[in-house]
Amino acid sequence: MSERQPTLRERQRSETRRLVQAHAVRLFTDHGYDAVTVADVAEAAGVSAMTVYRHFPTKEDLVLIDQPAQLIAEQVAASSAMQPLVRRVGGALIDAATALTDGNGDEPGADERFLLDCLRLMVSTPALRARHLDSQYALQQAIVDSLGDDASDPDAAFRAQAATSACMAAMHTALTRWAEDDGHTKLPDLIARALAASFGGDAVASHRED
Amino acid sequence: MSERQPTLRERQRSETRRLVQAHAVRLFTDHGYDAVTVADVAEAAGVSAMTVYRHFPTKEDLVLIDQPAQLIAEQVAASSAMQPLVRRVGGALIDAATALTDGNGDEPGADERFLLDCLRLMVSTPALRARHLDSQYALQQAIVDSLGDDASDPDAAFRAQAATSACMAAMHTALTRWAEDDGHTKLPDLIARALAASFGGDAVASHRED
DNA sequence: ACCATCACGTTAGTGACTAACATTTTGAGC
DNA sequence: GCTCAAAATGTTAGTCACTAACGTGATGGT
Repeated sequence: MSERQPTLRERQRSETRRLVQAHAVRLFTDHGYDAVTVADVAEAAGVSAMTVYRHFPTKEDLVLIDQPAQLIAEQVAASSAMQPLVRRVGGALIDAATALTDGNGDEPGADERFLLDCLRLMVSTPALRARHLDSQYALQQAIVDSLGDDASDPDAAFRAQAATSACMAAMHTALTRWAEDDGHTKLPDLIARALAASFGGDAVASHRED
Repeated sequence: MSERQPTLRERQRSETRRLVQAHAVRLFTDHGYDAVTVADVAEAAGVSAMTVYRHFPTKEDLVLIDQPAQLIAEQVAASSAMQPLVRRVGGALIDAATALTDGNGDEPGADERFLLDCLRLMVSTPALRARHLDSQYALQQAIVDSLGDDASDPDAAFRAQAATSACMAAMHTALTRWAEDDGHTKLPDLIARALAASFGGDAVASHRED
């Protein structure tokens, strides 16, 4: 509670942002993404349509959540280069999910509940699903870069792309299931199971970091 | 050459469709997807903008190619249920790619060249890439359905989703590489290599259908 | 207290896409 | 060949996402 955003302006700005996003997700969930216009969201939040676009570049960005790309990429870069690719990437994904959904015992908190609402919209709405898949694709590129394999070998780069994309796909399956289960199942466990189903149990079993 | 579309109307319709699409891909490639309006495409093809929308529901559909979902799904359904999931799906993907890029020795034909142009646009343009990833996601659902596992076991369904999505991701990597290589490398080989990099060489090695 | 900056509002515009209606062209029966 | 229903296309008007330009009031450092 010490280093709060100092200036009042920044606090108000992030507050309106949060407000707009909250109203947007609620309206989208209640009436459907396509049936709600940006003007509707603006009116519900008590701002002008232009303000919505100042905070969110597109209507889709009202729902899309920032993937912790930085966190995952660092975890991948820190992993041992001796391990097989899918274990390096898969382990990093599990660790990142653990870090994200950490402090909760069984019931998700308010933040996590909002995240689940967004995820459900992303899975069910075609336009949002497409954008979400593409943002995962961007994250994939970041992970491949952080793998640190020499760029001189195009074949190694291809293998890194293939293995990473497969891991991301498994994680996406876990994410979808997590949203369907309303967050009741632990996300890291779901990811581990998805990875095991894809690459075999031995590829991820010995990951425990005790 | 025997069972041509009988009626003249249908021939003309598919001909204008082909014409519009050809002009669209050419203009998009030359000037960029975002810089070309649907009105531009219509004018280049000598039709009205409304006619473009009659043939293609959205601007993006001018570039997106129909994935042979039916073919792949049938091949998956016909595969032995005894094999591991990734081998069943991966094998079907390789077979489908083989069937698609069949008759060419080294140089791609006109159809394949057009397909490569579309693919390059899909990879480089964010909006098209997103839609393409989502259409692959739809194909994934079709494959999972055709796997024929009992719907009574939700855990088995989850594993099928995870394994299939990972295979699709590997194939997408191969497809991207194929477009980058301008079709010089054989697509089935690329898919096999991507699958091997993800799941290990033994998961796909013994697939040769001599 | 002064003033540059920032958040927000307003307006006008572009472009993707839809709905409704008019027009022409094709195909099938007579 | 003629007629008529259906299909393909054109035209117009409209909605909505999104952008650019400009104005206004509040904020915060000096």
